[in-house]
Order: sequence, then structure tokens, then C-alpha cells
Amino acid sequence: MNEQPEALSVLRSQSLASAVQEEIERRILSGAIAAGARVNENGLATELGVSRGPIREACRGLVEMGLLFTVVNRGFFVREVTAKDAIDVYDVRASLMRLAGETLADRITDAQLSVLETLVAEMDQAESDCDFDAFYALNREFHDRIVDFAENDRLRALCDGLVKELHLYRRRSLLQGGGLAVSNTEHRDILDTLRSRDPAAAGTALERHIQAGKARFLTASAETSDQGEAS
Amino acid sequence: MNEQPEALSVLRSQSLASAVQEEIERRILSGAIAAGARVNENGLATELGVSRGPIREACRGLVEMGLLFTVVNRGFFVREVTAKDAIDVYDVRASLMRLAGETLADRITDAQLSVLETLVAEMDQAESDCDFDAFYALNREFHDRIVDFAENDRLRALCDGLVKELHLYRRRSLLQGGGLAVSNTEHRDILDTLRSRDPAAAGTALERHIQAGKARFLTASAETSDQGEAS
DNA sequence: CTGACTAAATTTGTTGACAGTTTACAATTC
DNA sequence: GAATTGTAAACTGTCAACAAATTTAGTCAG
Repeated sequence: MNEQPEALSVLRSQSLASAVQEEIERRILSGAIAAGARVNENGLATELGVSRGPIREACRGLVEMGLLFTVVNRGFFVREVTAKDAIDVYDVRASLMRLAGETLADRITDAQLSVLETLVAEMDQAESDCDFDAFYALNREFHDRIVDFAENDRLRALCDGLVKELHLYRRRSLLQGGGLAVSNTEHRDILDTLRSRDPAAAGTALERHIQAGKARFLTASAETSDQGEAS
Repeated sequence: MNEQPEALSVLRSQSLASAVQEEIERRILSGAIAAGARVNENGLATELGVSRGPIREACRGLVEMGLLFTVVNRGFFVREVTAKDAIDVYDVRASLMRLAGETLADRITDAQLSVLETLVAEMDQAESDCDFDAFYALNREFHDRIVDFAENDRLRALCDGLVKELHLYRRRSLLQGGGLAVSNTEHRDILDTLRSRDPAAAGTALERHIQAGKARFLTASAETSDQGEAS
């Protein structure tokens, strides 16, 4: 197996459609393409320097992913995630994180435990430093690791999709990551249940954690819904 | 065999790509396109009487759906679902059906209850008639209805995808629907918990039901696995 | 000024074509 | 005879172009 120059291998290991899909996804999640807005195929094609074929393929993938929807003869639109949708996603995610906890408690290794312990310690530090961005990133990695360690590929893929969908809603309702205060004690509880290898306890701890996140999200959402105008 | 491209021209209310996607999905799930096989874009295009554009869009959607995967410069291939994948999917589905049960027990109406009761009665009849095909169809509708009645759009979409994925594996391992004997008593138990509006009981009943299905699937899979593992 | 009707300009849905890559196969060499 | 090389066919990835549909702008009657 010859090693090829990195630039070439990147260009040849990925089709244009995949690259375009990632780019459109990035723009949607960053808010560059607003929720409800139409994806202009011509505009994107000229801007990205490709033809409309790959653009349409990417959009078709994003439709199946739940970030876009399509109207015949009118094009692709960024999905508008309603509050009901967000609640539904939170419920599903809570259920799946419960599964992750139940699965992981049975098989977690000491090395994996120490990884999670390190993350919780770092979150403690970030909390006392009032560094909310760092806390948010660590929090997300904590959850990602738990799902990763559960070693269920389908679970992993579904959780990723749900997180993206929630991100889309948070942007729409002008709630940023730092806005939702999360106490690190819940993480510590989860860690305890995993350390004692108790599947039922770990499952309920994680499910409750996500449900608590949903509750925080709902109250925060209610606070900002009075005056939707910012920026 | 005379090909009628008009089969797809029921559109004008649907894009060609959507119709093609459904057709390819049907062929994959029916085994007309074997697992691991490449999707021949030219062949399908001429056979369905369309160009390759919609074919590729459909395939890109099916990739995101988990039924296909793509290799650069070689095309789209039907995913090969391993036994590990099937187990993962069963676990996720059990977790989601638990959520469906918990949600539904809180809000189920008498009309919905009678729908489920009718289905269980019909399954009893099919069971005593040894009509396994009818039982299989009724069984599937029973589960579909429970998910529908839970009124969580994301949950329903995910469950649909998981069922399709399992169907793909069952085909690969030569297990047909009738091959997996399911006792109707489990359905009756589920119905009882729903009738008494007990979320926790309904959740565990449904989760156990799917886990029991996984166990039946594993034993049936072990029986046929002697010939099943082709490279 | 308003509202409807019409024409132009965009934009989508789809197709056919072209270049680069992979695969199949025959010819060549050892 | 087996391995290898070279060539042709098939196929994928991408693009440009065309037709149908939609949106927009403009005109005109009331």
C-alpha cells in the first residue's frame, strides 16, 4: 500500500457531494442558512464552484438526516424545529442515553472510567473558573464518550443526529450553549453509578440527566420566548 | 418480462428521486438487490426509464438512511448488516419501544385501546389458524400503532428505519418473518399495562417484548448460521 | 391607489454528454 | 501453466443544457 500525498488522498477519498453535504450542514448549524430558508442551488453551486448535481445529492442526504425538507418544484428548505419537535428529540435522547448507561455499566474498563473522571474534574475546574464555553465543550465530550464506550454503532449514529437537531433548535430560539447552566453534580452521580457497575442505576441517572436538561431547556425557552427579538 | 416505466410516472406530485428511492428500497428489502451487491446506476436508469441524476439522489438518501454505503469511484453498495449490527439495532429498538410504552400509557384513549385489542384478537385467530403470514402482518401493525399513538414524530421515524434495517438482516440470514414464532401472550401483557395506564409497566413490558424477540432471533440465527456465513 | 392579468426572470427537475477511474479480458513473458 | 502487462469496455463523478414550474416585475383597467 503506497502512501499518497495527503492533499490528493483527501480529494480522492471523498466525493464532492460528501464535501458539499458537510459544508451545507455546517452552514445550517452555524445559522448561515436560517431555519425555514430555501437552499438556493444555483447560488451555492456558483459560490462553491461546483455544479448542481453534487448540491442536490448533498441536499437529498440532508433531507434523510432531518435537517432539510423538500417541496416539489420549490426546492430544499431548512427544517424548522418546533418546540414540540425539540421535546420529542429530548425524550428520545433520554431513552437512548439510558440505554448507553445500562450497556456501559456492564463493560466499562478502568481506563475508560479514568477518562470520564478526568473530564468531570476538568468540568469542575471550568465551573469554578466560570468558563462556560469550556464547560460546554467538556460536557459534550463527556456525553460523546459515554456513547462511544457503549460500543453500539447504531446508537452512536442516532445520538449524533439528535444532538445536531437540538443544536438547530437552540439556534432558532437564540439559546446558546453557555446559556443553559448545568450542574456538574449530575455528572458526578453518573460517574458513581458507572464506577459501581450498576446498569439500572447508570441508566436512570443518565435518563434523568437528559430529562433535567430538557427541563432547563424548557424554562430557558419560556424566558426568551416573550421577546424573540435579539441580535 | 415487459418493463413498464410508467410504474414510476405516478409522480408530478412527487419528485422522481423520491419515487426511485422507494423503488430501490423495495428492491433491497425484497432481496432483489442482494446485500453487498453494487447498485448499477446505468442498469437501473434504463430499466426504470429515468436518467442517472435521480438515481444518484435516491442512493444518497438511502446512504443516510443506512441501507447503502458508498465507495468512491466504485459506487453504491447494499449494506451488509452483521450479527453485531442486528443486536445493536435490537437493543436500540427495545429502548425506543420502552419510551413508546411509557409515553403512550399516559395518554392512550379508549378508541386506541380498542384498536390494539382488535389486533390482538386477530392475532389470536391467526395463531389458531396457523396463518403465520397474517400473524406477522398483524404483529407489525400492532407495533406500528403503538409507536403512532405515542405521537413522537422522531421516535416513529427512527423506529421505521430500525425495522427496515432488521428486515435487511433477516433476509441476509435467510430468516423469514414466519420463522420467528412469537407468542401472543406478550402482546396481551402489553395491552394490559396500557389498559391500566401504567407507564413504567408498559415500558418494561414493551422493552422485554423486543428483547425476547432479540433472543428468539439469536437462537434462530444460530440454527441457520452453519450455512449462513458466506464471505 | 388597488387589484388582476401578463410577461420576463429565476429556479427547479431532469436529461445527455464527457472525463477519469475501475474492471474484465486477451496477449505476452517466464 | 501461472503471472503479468496492456488494451478495451463499463462505470462512476461531474458538468452543462433544456423544459417545466414558480416567482417577480410591470402594465393597465377600475
